[in-house]
Amino acid sequence: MSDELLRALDQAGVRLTGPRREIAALIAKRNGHFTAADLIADANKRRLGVGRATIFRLLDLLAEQGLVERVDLPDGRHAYVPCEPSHHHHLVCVSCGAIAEVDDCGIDAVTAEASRRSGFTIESHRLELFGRCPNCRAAN
Amino acid sequence: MSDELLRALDQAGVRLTGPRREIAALIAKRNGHFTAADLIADANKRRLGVGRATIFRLLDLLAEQGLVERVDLPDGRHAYVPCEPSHHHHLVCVSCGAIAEVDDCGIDAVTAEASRRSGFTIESHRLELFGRCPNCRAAN
DNA sequence: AGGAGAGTTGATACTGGGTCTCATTGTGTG
DNA sequence: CACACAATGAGACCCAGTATCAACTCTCCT
Repeated sequence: MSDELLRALDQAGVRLTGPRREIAALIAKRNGHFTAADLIADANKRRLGVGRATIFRLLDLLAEQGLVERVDLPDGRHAYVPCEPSHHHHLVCVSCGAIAEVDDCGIDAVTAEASRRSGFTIESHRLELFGRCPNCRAAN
Repeated sequence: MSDELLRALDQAGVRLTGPRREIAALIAKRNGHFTAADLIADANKRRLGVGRATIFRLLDLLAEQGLVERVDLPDGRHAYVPCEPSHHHHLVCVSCGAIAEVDDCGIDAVTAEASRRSGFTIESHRLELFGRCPNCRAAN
């Protein structure tokens, strides 16, 4: 569960402190995307004494390590998604928040074509897909 | 210049007020992307008496009409890009902020493939490309 | 042209996400 | 085991964006 996050943090050379273990557990317990506010609410509910700043700091750390990724929801809010640290994209269910990871499937051809047409050198891209997961579709 | 924006607003049935004309002129004078804060700073500099709220309201209106689009910069900030009201994507120069528009060039194949693999129904997507424009590349 | 009334405006207060600071605490290393 | 330094939490703070509301102004109708 959260062991994976902690192991990765350990390897990155950061200290495995109590608050970090607790927050990692909260993240592991969630499925799908979550916002910083969600984590803060979780932490308050359980009366862990962790401060807001600590949560934001850990999210930054995890994002740096690629263990978590920021996504911009269609409504403009920011959310985080736990994920593997390789390059890929996310498919977000707009109904329940479930996440699927999609590795590169043809996107390179698109960026190459865009580069050819525009003359720009493309350094990075962001692709987010929004839709409905099979469960939500079945549930209408 | 700003005539185009104003004409489109007129057709959308909104009133062509003084503040709106002034803000439209500010937008037309910019090239590339800009943030709401940029416009507010411009307005202050010229001592136009327009309020922050009015600027945000006009940006909302323009976004509704598809005359402007919100993009999320790699650093997480929000910016706006003036553009044609058809579906397309943006290529943003990370150095000077220049914008190129790219219409669909194969992205549908990518979404279809992602849908097939994940079982999700895809309703919308967001693709943003970041790189360097020919000028900035030439200037090293 | 004139007036009525809905649409628009700006000042201001407010919200919510996120950052900064700093004194205190806890961790990993030697 | 002690020490140096990373990490913490409380709170102040900052910024983008929103809500409110009385005052104003554009447009339409006559």
